[in-house]
Amino acid sequence: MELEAAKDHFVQTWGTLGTNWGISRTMAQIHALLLMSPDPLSTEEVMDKLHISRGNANMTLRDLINWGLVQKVIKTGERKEFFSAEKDIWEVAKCIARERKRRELDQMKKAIDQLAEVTGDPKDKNYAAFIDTVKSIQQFSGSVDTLLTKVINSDKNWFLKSLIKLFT
Amino acid sequence: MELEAAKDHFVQTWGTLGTNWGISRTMAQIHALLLMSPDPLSTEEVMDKLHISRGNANMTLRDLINWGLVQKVIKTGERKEFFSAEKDIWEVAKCIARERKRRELDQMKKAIDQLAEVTGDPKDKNYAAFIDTVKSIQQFSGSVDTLLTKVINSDKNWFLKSLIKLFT
DNA sequence: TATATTTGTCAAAACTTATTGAAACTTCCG
DNA sequence: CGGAAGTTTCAATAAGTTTTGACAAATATA
Repeated sequence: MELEAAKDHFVQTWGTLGTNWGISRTMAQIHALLLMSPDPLSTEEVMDKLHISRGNANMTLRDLINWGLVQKVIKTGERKEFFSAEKDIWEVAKCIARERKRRELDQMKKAIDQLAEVTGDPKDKNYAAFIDTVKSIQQFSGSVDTLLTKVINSDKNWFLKSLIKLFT
Repeated sequence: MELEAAKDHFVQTWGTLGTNWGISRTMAQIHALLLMSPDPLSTEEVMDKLHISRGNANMTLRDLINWGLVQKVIKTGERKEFFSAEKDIWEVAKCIARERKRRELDQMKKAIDQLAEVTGDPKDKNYAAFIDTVKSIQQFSGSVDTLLTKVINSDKNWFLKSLIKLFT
């Protein structure tokens, strides 16, 4: 395959995968495009390359900036804003993990913590079972939270070292 | 809050959270309902409690069985099929992790492996950058794959022990 | 200040995914 | 076999999500 074709393919593929990851197609595509681009791109260039509307490009770029995956770049002499993506995959992964933790785990913990406060007769079998289930979910999500928080705040070397540790 | 109300609340909450987790609302709700129910429930009971159609209940129950989260139970003397959920949260988590790995990571690895095969002039800066990015994604997803595979096939104690190991 | 260029907003349209409901199928039992 | 009880399928529909595009707001230029 030719390089440009391969890049295109990457952008398409990343877009499809994004949907599996709870990330909108456009968001994943723009990210892929910027990831593959040595130089920052303007909103117009993004629109053109992906055939998307200005509104979409604008909103999605903002989202990407909020996630911390993309940065605004000002070129001297140019009035337009340009955008470039974080190129270090480990940093990218951390960003995504952080966002997904927020959406998926933190929300769940909040909900479960509420449920753990339900009071009832401890002799009631039903109640006991309920509390038991809730408590064990709480405990488990606590562990995952601890782990993820650690990963999200660590560097690549720590991760790789830990990986080795776990297999010895 | 009263116990039944709390259970209801749990079912609703789990349903909402499910959508964040790439699991359909109904699927998450049925799972929650069965998780909270001491006895197996029939299709009809599930339909009634969640106000969903027979078709939906049936298909979703099948999905849950395929995921390994729910089991068919035959009661002697009854013709109907009953369903009960895996109650051990660690097993539940492993099931979900397994499915999500398949959807999210395995597909990505397949796509990336293809891209890594693109050939080009190693002196071309663009090409070098492309390969570099692809290779690092490949390496990273390989590590995550190894880790997840290990977790999915381990028991709870291993997980907790490892957790402690990582913080010492 | 007027004009040109770029960026941001939002209601409506397009698209995607989930759910329904009725019909088809299967199984069990007299 | 005939039909009652239960299960599965799937085209139609509803619900939810993403994307568009025209316009408003902001910012620079003359």
